[in-house]
Amino acid sequence: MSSVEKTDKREHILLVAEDLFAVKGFDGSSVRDIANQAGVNLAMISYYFGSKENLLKELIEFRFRSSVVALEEKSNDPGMSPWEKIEWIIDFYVDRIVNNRRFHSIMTQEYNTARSEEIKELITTIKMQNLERIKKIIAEGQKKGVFRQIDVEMTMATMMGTITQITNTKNVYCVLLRIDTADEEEYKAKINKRLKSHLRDLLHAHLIGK
Amino acid sequence: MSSVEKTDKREHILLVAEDLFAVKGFDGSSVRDIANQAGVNLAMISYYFGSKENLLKELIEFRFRSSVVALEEKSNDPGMSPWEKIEWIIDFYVDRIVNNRRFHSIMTQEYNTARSEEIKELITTIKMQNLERIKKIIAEGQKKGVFRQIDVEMTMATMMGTITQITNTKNVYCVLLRIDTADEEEYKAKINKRLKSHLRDLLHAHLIGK
DNA sequence: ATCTCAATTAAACGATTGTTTAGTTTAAAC
DNA sequence: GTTTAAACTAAACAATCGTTTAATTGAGAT
Repeated sequence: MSSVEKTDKREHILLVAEDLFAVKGFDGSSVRDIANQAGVNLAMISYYFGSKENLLKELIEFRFRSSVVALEEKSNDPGMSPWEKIEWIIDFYVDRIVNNRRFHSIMTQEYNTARSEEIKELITTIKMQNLERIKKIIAEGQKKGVFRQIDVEMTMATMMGTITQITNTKNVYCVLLRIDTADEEEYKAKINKRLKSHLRDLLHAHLIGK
Repeated sequence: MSSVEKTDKREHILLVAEDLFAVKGFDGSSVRDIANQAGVNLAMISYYFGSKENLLKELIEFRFRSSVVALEEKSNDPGMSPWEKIEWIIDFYVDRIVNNRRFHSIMTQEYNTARSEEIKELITTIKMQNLERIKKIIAEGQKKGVFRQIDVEMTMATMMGTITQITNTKNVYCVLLRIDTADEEEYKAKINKRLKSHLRDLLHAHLIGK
């Protein structure tokens, strides 16, 4: 078997595990579940990942790998105004979280769970890095006098929290917004547009006023 | 043993289970864990609650019992302006969620998990009831012309999501806000005040403008 | 003193958990 | 064709899971 197919198989297992973890939780998903769903032998998961817990760790690293770089890059772009950067961040996070809602559901599910300290620190570090970048952008806008003197940390919680709230309680908001629960694509498209529009309105009123 | 002590014992088990579920998740907490921590015999949990899952259901009902009534009452109060009602709701939810962060952590952890449909519907129903009340209040303010024509459903997601975000990622915001992680009371007090102040500012700018 | 029944216990139940073992297949290298 | 190492498998491992059983305790009613 070629090395391309090998990594594809690893990735395939990761994606199957991601779906299962999101639906049944980490402890609720057995290694046998994952193996059956992925169509591989039970022992292959220990063979590839060493342990179930390490599989989760690799999944987190796999999903977060690209995101930090993109945010870092934009935050230092001198050609954008602070508000333009905020708009970009809104779009970036809404796209990311809505398109990977199952993964982000795992993150919120497992973050509070006292599993390994290693995983907990991994998530905390990534979150902290991203929040520090956003903090810098808002502070920059405040220094330039275009942003009001609002509570920066709480404002970041509002941005992330609003997106998480919508995606993590899909059922509630599907009923409330009269969206068909079964049609995932329709849900994503509608929620994506509406979240971006709302967050732009909300944060503009909060940061700049009118 | 008197009936008073009996209900106390039931409640004691519920509170111990709540702590464990919040820290280790539902599937991560064994019935033996709960029994040991509560200082009761293993079999007593099946004896009192029938099953582990039913224990979770009773815990949810136990915690939600009082909340719906209070919200219902306030939303029909003719002596308060729409904005005063919003301020009351902010205080109500911040107090409730911050003071019961472990329980609300369980709710977000277990809501997406495909456990029993019964529990899922129980949570959805309660959330829907509460959101409908808030929706009515905002709609009332819009009708009176004191609130802007904002996206009501998204605004509710912002209110709930901001609080949930802060309390569910305690570690991140403790580092960010330089609060001692170990001192739960200091954390609660500081977060409570700051959340209320932020949400008032945020929603005032969003709903009313300046 | 005896009966009654809920409360409580230790022990065991079968099922499932994550992981390991020992052996086989596969395919490229020589 | 033989060698070699990775890929893969079926079976078994000990541990833990939620739940049940059967026996015992304890206190109030008769």
